[in-house]
Amino acid sequence: MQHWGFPIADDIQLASGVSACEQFHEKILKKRDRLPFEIDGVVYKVNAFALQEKLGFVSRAPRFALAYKFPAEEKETVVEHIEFQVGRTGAITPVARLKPVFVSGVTVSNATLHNFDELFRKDIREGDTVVIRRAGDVIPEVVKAIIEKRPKNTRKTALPKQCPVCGSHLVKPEGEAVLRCTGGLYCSAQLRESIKHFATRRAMDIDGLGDKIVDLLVDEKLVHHVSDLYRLKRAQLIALPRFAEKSADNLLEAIHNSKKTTLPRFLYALGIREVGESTAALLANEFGDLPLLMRADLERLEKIRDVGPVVAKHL
DNA sequence: ATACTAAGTCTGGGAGTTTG
DNA sequence: CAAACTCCCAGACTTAGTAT
Repeated sequence: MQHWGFPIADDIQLASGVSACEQFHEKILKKRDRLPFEIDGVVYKVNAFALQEKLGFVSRAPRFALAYKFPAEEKETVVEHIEFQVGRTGAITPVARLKPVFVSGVTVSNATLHNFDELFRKDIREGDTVVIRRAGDVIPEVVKAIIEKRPKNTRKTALPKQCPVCGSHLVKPEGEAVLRCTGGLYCSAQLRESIKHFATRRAMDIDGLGDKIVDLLVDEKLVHHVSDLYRLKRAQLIALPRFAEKSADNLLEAIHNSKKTTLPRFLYALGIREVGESTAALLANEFGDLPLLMRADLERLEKIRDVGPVVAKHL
């Protein structure tokens, strides 16, 4: 790239061994404030292209490069509220609503607590003063509660007894960490989230079908299942708030266009538990078309590499 | 039993499009 | 023309499932 005249970073160095890498990391950290641009760490890469190729990629990342970040800026704030969100698979996720604080360039007012094991481990309570940071300089994270600053009469956060959205009972299977709503598509949160997942770019790619539109379609009872998307009428859409001819036509066209998709994307879009992009691709590869896949029995599915008994059963 | 990978969930800011 | 909305980007963390 350099020979071709591209500007490249000055601070690159060939290093051998762990300690040389660590020294480089330290060197750049010292220099950080004097750089004419912002950085959040350094990247170690395997130098030889042949080895890079050999190592290749896994779904989300190259196996020949590793980011080594600088410590994140930490701030204190107050947990005003702990809410429970319901995901598309019914997973109940506790989320801290925070008194907004400015950290690493943005105002943070929400942070996930992941699950109840996590929450109990850290013992985060409403009213607590907490330390937060942006993990990887991106995702807000509650590091810990500051016990000395805990007001009197706070209460340990309690496990919800029923789904906060649909009231169905919740289950937490032995050995699993995630608490789940059993409502299925009866639960409007699960319905909404499954439709949003169906529409995303890497699934059916329905352009313009975002958060708010899905909420609207579900609230107006126009959609009870993803298949209902394909029965929407122009007049129904135009009757909705913030919908005019242009937006109605755009949405209908996007829905229509989504029919022209590929098998792996369709499988992924269905949102079957444990069937993400990789597994969907693998299945499409194995079966070639949908009718063949649908005729497969448990035994056949389990024989496929990387498909175990659990995934087979979900399928 | 351990290693590895995939899945699933989460957040804020800015650009671009459409409505009212 | 402001407000509302989508889309895209940045990526962490934890759990769960399969292979070895």
